Amino acid sequence: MIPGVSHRNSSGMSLMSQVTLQDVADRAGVSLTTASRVVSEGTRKVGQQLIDRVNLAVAELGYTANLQARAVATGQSSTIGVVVHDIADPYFASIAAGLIEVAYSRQLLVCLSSTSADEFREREYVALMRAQRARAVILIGSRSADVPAREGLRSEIDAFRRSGGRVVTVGQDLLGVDTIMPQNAAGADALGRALVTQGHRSFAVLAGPRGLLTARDRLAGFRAGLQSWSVPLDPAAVIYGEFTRDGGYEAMSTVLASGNPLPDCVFAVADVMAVGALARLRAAGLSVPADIAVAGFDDIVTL
Amino acid sequence: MIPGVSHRNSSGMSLMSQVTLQDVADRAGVSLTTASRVVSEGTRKVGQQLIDRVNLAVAELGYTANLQARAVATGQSSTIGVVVHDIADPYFASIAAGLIEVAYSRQLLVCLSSTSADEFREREYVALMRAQRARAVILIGSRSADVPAREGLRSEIDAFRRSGGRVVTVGQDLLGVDTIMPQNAAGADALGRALVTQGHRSFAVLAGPRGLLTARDRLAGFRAGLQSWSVPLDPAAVIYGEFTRDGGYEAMSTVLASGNPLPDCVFAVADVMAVGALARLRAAGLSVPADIAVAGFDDIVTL
DNA sequence: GCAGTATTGGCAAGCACTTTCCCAGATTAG
DNA sequence: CTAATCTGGGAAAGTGCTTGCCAATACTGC
Repeated sequence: MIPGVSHRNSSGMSLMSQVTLQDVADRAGVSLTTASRVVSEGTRKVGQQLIDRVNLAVAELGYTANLQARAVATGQSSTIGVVVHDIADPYFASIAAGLIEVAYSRQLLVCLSSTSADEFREREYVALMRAQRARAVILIGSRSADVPAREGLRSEIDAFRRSGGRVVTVGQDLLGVDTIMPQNAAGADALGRALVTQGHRSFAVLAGPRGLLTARDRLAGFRAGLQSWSVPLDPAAVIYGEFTRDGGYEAMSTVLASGNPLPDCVFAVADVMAVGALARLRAAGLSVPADIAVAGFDDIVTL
Repeated sequence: MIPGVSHRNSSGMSLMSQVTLQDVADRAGVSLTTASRVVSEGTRKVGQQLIDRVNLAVAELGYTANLQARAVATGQSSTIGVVVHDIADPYFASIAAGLIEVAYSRQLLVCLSSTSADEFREREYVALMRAQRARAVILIGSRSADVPAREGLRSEIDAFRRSGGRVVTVGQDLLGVDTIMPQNAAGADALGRALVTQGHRSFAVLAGPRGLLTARDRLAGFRAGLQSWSVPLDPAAVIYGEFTRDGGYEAMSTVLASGNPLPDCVFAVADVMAVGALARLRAAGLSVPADIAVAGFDDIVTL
């Protein structure tokens, strides 16, 4: 594309070399200062003639500012860290998509991590973001009931904030930061009531991991919802499992294998689990909703 | 957590301040050089006593190395850029999940972009990665038939490589870089044959966007597959649309609204489109596969 | 006891930028 | 016609880190 990438090495074509602002300044015959003022578009004015000269040199040399160096000099980076439990889960993927879109419109760089809900790994990532001097970190996903692990994360978050970063979480407000809290209990309660209203009387719940607070809240809310219509929920009909499609598949298998009569309706505490359950039912030759109803929680777009 | 975050400002608790390596060195009573050697774990040896002193200071001060500064000093960053068409699409999301996992195991930082298959935006992002001095960029997703737009991207990629970055693409080999090429034509061909073998004779194809090469290849392959069994594919039964769930939904609507007799089988050139088609069929009260068969392409896990 | 060789600490010069401060010249006001 | 005010350019001092080089000390073998 652009000729004359560098005047430093003339040997061969593929020797890498970064064009620096000094190169641009030299070529334009201006000082480094002036070149910097032109490319970084600050408040300081530069004569039109020099502006043109610098821009020409930039184009000729194919110069691109080194953002890292700029970040060091200014003490301001423009990356934000996003950590989700599992980016392959459509729930997280769609949140990430939204974040990336917003970040794009604000000229921010998104660094993504997928941690399998491992609080230790989340902690590591926050530390990494601190090392990167990221502007902000967004932690998405339920906290677990594991208090010690959480404390490690929390102290890292504190350190991050103390060094000037902002932190937001989506899930539970357990880390002392601004938090978006989905209405897990209330939503599941409403869903429980609605299902009873629709005529369902016997239920199974695919409940997710025991320690996951989001799953726990949804289960509790659902139970309360049934309670309000005096519909019982047999503890044996609550199957714990992973908060994933495969977890839903497994849990549904357990329900089918239990030998108990099939419930009217299965409530999966996450849509991805519901998807797994649907797959399992289809494999068992059962039809939904004719033979059995399935309800999920979240709002992923699939069927 | 750690006491004494900074000794520079003593006013208030929340005034941000970065602890620098110099602070650590001062506190440990060693030179900046020695402190650097301890924290950056290079080859140079440092006496055990000083190592301990430095590590203590690091802990006391809550120091974390500034990766940006390190990157400037060494000329080596550890970020890699990943650009996908749509992170909310399970196909891309699962690839991204794999990449993130690998990156984690190699201590690399993944910066993700979701570009809606906009080649201009892809170009912008590659430029951004060049500015970040990223180690590598991975472009995932089909190229389009829009040659001019591609040239812009290509020249940016060239610039990126010339400055020492590596580039890999998944899709078509049109940018002159290492490329992972899915067997679109061959796979669709095989699928077409198999569907005929299963007894299907009349088909509709939800073909994706006209300009998208992946979609185009799959359509061509599918057509060839049918051809090999001398089964015709009515051009009117090829419906173009977006390469998304909604695009599949729309295209399926078009098929249903055409007034023509329903085909035995619908082939969607992407699984996400097949999912949309399934939703549309369900909305129409048709049952799959009893009333009509649906085939997709990719390998996303859903039903 | 001594030349010869590791070892280990630190100075200072980078890395690619930004930004403060100063100064020369041009413009304006009085 | 002089003083006050802009204006635009550049030297130099940061920003936080790494590293080449040198000197001082500690070991080895003879």
